[in-house]
Amino acid sequence: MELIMVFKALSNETRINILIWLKEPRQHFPAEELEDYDANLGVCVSDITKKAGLSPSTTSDYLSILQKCGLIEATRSGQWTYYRRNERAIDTLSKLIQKSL
Amino acid sequence: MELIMVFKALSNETRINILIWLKEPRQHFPAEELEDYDANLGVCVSDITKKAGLSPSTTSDYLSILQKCGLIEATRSGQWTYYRRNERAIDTLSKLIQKSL
DNA sequence: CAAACGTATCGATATTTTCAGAAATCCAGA
DNA sequence: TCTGGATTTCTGAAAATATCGATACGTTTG
Repeated sequence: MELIMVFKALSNETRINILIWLKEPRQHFPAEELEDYDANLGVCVSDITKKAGLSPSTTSDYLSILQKCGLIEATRSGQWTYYRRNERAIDTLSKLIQKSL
Repeated sequence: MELIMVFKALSNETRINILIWLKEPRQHFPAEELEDYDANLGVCVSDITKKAGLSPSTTSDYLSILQKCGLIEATRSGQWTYYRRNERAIDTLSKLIQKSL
């Protein structure tokens, strides 16, 4: 886990929010707004894009940044890409900060 | 505590290192390298500058960034400025990450 | 197969960050 | 008070980041 990369990823309000939204998808993405959702796979890019109010390209970038540093995971299913939190990594991060910072 | 500001501050290797060095000053700044040290006040800028291998201006900038987001505190004594960790703030941060992230 | 759709990537530009050197400030000592 | 050392602030160039629109790619569907 590249601590610097993680901190850079978290240095942006929207990216932090994405992480928080994905913690409780049903809570942050009302059912009528959820174009597509799978409790196991996560939330698809277009729903996150709508919620974030950014362009699809920016949102996709952000998701990829969060994914590259391990905080979220992706599953492609047909034309959809679902993103979900990587709880294990987030926990590791939390412990790492607590221990070595 | 502005989480974004804190993450920005921590998005830099040297700044993270400064925080770690200040955790155990005696360990990271060998006595013969410590130009000036006070266990209560912390380590002075010139010692941190030497250790970081950066210019005094950059080091001063970095310290001020860490200070503005509350991670370290400063005490001016004569011509020296001593910096030390703000353990309370660091602990708050750690808990905040654990809880809300 | 062609059009439509979800997503990713690319290219461009505006903004921010990095880091140094110069200049300014502040304090101590001759 | 003059000189020098410690630190900060200012200025600026280079690098990195933010963010968009256009484009490309794979998938679904008519």
